[in-house]
Amino acid sequence: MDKTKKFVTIKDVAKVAGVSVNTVSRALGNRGYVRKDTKEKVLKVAQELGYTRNCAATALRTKHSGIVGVVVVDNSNPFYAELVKGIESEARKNGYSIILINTDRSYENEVKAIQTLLQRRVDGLIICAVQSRTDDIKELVDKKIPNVIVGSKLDGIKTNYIHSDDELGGYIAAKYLIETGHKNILFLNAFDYKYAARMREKGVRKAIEEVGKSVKLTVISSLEGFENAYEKFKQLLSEKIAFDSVICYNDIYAIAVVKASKEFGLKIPEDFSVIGFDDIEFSSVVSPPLTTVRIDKTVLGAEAFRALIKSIKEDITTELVVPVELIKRESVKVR
Amino acid sequence: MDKTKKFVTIKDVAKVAGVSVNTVSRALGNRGYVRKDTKEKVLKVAQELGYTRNCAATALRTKHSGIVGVVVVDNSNPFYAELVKGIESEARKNGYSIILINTDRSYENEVKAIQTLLQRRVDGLIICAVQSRTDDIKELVDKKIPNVIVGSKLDGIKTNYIHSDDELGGYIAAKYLIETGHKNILFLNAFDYKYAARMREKGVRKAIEEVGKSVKLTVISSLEGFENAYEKFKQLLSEKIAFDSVICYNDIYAIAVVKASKEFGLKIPEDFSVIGFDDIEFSSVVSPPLTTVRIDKTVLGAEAFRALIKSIKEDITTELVVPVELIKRESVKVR
DNA sequence: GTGAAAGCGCTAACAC
DNA sequence: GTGTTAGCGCTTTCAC
Repeated sequence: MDKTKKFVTIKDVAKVAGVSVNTVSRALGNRGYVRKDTKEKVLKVAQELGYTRNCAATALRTKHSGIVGVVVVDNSNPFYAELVKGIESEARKNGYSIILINTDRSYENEVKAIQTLLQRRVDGLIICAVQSRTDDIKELVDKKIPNVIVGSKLDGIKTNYIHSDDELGGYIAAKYLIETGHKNILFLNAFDYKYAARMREKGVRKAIEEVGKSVKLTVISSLEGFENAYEKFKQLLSEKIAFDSVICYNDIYAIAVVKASKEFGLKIPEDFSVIGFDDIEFSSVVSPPLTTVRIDKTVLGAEAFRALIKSIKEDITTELVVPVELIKRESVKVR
Repeated sequence: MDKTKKFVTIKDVAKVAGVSVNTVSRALGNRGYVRKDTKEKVLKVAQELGYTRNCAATALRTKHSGIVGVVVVDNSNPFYAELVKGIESEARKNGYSIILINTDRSYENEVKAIQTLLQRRVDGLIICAVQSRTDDIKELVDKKIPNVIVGSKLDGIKTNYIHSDDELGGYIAAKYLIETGHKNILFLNAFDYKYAARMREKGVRKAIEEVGKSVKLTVISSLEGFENAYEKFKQLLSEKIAFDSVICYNDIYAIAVVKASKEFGLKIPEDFSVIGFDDIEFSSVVSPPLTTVRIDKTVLGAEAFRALIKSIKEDITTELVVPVELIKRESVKVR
């Protein structure tokens, strides 16, 4: 560890360029009045000396870090991976950086993540809330820290929300199954403390209610993750529960269903149909390719960032519902 | 935007606690001499006032930001997604945060990413280099900024490297095919400016040379991404090139091969065998489940972080080769 | 053990 | 148009 001075400062630049630090600051920041040739000289000297701005100092002075905090459950989950990609890309375009923190589905970790991000004085936060508890988000909102919640709406908390049209998604999925002659739908849902789980179920029920008692619905709730969905579905199969189609809370569950079915010698869509949710990249590549309710996760991310910036710069509150789309592939039997 | 003072400072805490800022600083930082009851009082007041440390100020003063920069090609690619997860998790355990930047395979973006990270005065960088050019990394190393390169070794640049045992991986893949009676291997490789591509090919060739002229190898180089691999492999199929097995640079290509084969009515492993590389999560779930050379990406990430910390704190240079393992599933025909 | 004072690198008033 | 000065919030000598 050499303790030699590592970075050139504006003071160094000022000395060499023969001007004051202030002038350097304005020249470098394209701000205030600087004569054209003075500016050019400063820029040239800065370049030659290898000047690299110190954002920590700027942040301290301006109370503006140019960093946004991104809190997700698990960045390796394809849904969040693409979401983060959308956020990062939009942030970068706007001169911001992102600090990424995973919560691993733990509320305690979410609390810590927010705390960390506040200490780092991020300009705002984009959060995919774990939703098992929401006090931390409430507190954040009360503190008036700019934030946007992605993928859910939280009861009694007024803030920026970006999420997909989950109710419509559930509705079009169920409706499609009904239209293609399915009579006995199994809905594999997540924990119902999740907003999306409640809304998707609501949409599914709506579609079924529209056709009266002719279609039966069974809801299995509280699934979480691939392994859990896989095990639970295998159990359902071994219990010989009757259904001719299954709607899954997300594509991960749908892939678990496909895998379990293969092991039971069941064929999709011959033996039953499957619809997923999200349209993660691999949905088109599994066999059979999954019919699914597509969410544009990159757009979701980009919109989340834009909403955050609006909240930071103009104090505008956004609630945006991103449209969904049914992608018809081969996991649904069309009669 | 209210311009009211948002955060409590140590000065505020000092005033209320009736001590000097210095004492507060030491009490909060568990550093220097503070009497036990003074410390308790300070902590209590800080708590009551809702004090949140300002890392920007600390960073400015101590030249230590507690942030590491992570530069990857694309965080939504499953390989990088898991790698980032490993880095983030280990960083968090050690009180660090990560700033994540994607390069989208562009050298210019890599240059910009590094520049941004330096401005933010990260304590170090973890980089998955695009490798098409390496001057930027060279410069970084010359500047003595702590860094670790993941997934490759760069010619003539002495720094910290963490990568998988690519040559061995190529070797065991080819050897397994040979042992199972394959005589005509097709190797779908990436651009050979990539270290891993060169090493994997070297390993493959080594295994084949060991058995003399009895096994034929065809190498198709310069593939990049799913779509490209998919198109190129379809073209190979339509050209009716002869082979009884294919080794893919990564699982993404292997999945592309599986998809293209299905469209040509070809069955894996009956018509030919396929081996992938990486063992991304979906490899076990595609049909047929992929035989692949497993890399523990989370470990790769965690080790990268540890190497970075060693470099920062003790100025120790690490070069770690993470072992690989052949995962035998069903995409290889065992005679 | 605790406090006073200086200063990290930068920007924002305010002179001139 | 440019320079001087103060200070963002914190840590670090150095007295006492």
